[in-house]
Amino acid sequence: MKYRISANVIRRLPRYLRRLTLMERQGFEKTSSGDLGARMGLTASQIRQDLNCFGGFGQQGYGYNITDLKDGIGSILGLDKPLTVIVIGAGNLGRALIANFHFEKYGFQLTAAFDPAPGLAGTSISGTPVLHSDTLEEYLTENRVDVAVLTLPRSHTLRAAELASQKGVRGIWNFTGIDIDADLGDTIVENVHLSDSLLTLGYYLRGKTE
Amino acid sequence: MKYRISANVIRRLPRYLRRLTLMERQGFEKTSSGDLGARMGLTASQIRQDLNCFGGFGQQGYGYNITDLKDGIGSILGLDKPLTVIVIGAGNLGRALIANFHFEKYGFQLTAAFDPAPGLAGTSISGTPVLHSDTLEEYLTENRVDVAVLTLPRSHTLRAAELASQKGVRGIWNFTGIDIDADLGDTIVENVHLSDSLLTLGYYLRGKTE
DNA sequence: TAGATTGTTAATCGATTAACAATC
DNA sequence: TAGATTGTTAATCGATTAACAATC
Repeated sequence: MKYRISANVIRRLPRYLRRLTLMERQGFEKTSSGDLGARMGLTASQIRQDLNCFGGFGQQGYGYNITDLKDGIGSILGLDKPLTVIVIGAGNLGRALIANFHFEKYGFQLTAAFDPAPGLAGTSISGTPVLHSDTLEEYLTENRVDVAVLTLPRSHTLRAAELASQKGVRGIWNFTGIDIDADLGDTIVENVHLSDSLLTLGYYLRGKTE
Repeated sequence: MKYRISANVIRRLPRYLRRLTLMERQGFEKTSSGDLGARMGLTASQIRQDLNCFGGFGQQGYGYNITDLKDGIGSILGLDKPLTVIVIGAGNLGRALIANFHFEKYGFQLTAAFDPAPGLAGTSISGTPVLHSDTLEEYLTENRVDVAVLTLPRSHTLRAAELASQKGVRGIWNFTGIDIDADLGDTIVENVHLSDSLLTLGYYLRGKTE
């Protein structure tokens, strides 16, 4: 890649992927920047600019083949090179992700979950084994884990993140609602703040009434 | 408000609120655009620009009083004027939100949850009553509901959104993973796509190896 | 070929950063 | 008062949009 691609573009890629997957399922074979833009609420220009960050997916005078474009974007996002994931904390949210979130669909392989509850260790949730938290460090030593999902109580967040980072986990998907600011070296943190999303919705809702 | 405030600014407000709440809890009384910027990874200029969209919170030569600023931003986000919320679909994710997400902390009041499972109707989750889905329409007729949280199967998404919108629900917080594109009139939809977040993390992780 | 649509360069727009007078 | 820091205007930077030659 010649130059750094902006975060704005990267964050649009999943949306493109989603829309193209839908269109493919609906039986469409081709699209164009104009057509796709109309469906997604983007300008044709922007779509062509975005796609051209990664080289020519289209054909002049024709447009884009949906399957090819979908696969191309999927490949940029790495769907074809799975990373391993563990879930730390099997409470409501952890279980919801284990049971309902299709990690494999997005290029991730969920290998285990960890929880300190005595009753949980040794069980499995939707096929994913739940291990006792005490065995986490050992597990990380013996297994390659690329991403740790944090769905544990706030008070344990930092400790878990540091342990994971030290043991070679390179990505943290953090649902605890507190920001992980600490320097974790090479480890990249993606903080998910559901409250940000709801607060934003609330702002616009209240604005409409006034 | 004289002019329209950009979405970028609005989406930073929850972050300011979070950081200021933390600083207040840590016992700090004052801050400045420079100090706050260093903590949050933003420039002092940007913080002053953002805050001045809403009028002068600061005092020249002094900076900002943390509690005042926090309350001011909280008020802009409407924390002091609660909106009512229901959760539609009490599966894993719905239950996780009901039990763990502090709606009241963000200016929302959770009044009920709905689910079609025979065993659930009549029970309650962390104090929130669970009602049968068949009673949803009647409930919406008789009660003011500002926001509906959608945590039900994908196939039911659009129907639920349309019903809610018709019955006067003005905001939809959609966790189903499919986009709600349909025209719902005045109803504002906030689509939460957890996969977007994970895919973005994956992109950056894979990029570091190559 | 003629029409369509891309890839790409140029123009515009908006957001961020810098600068500085006002003032606590 | 002198120092600090805001509020606000100006400059810069980057992202989006428009335009158009290339070409299928």
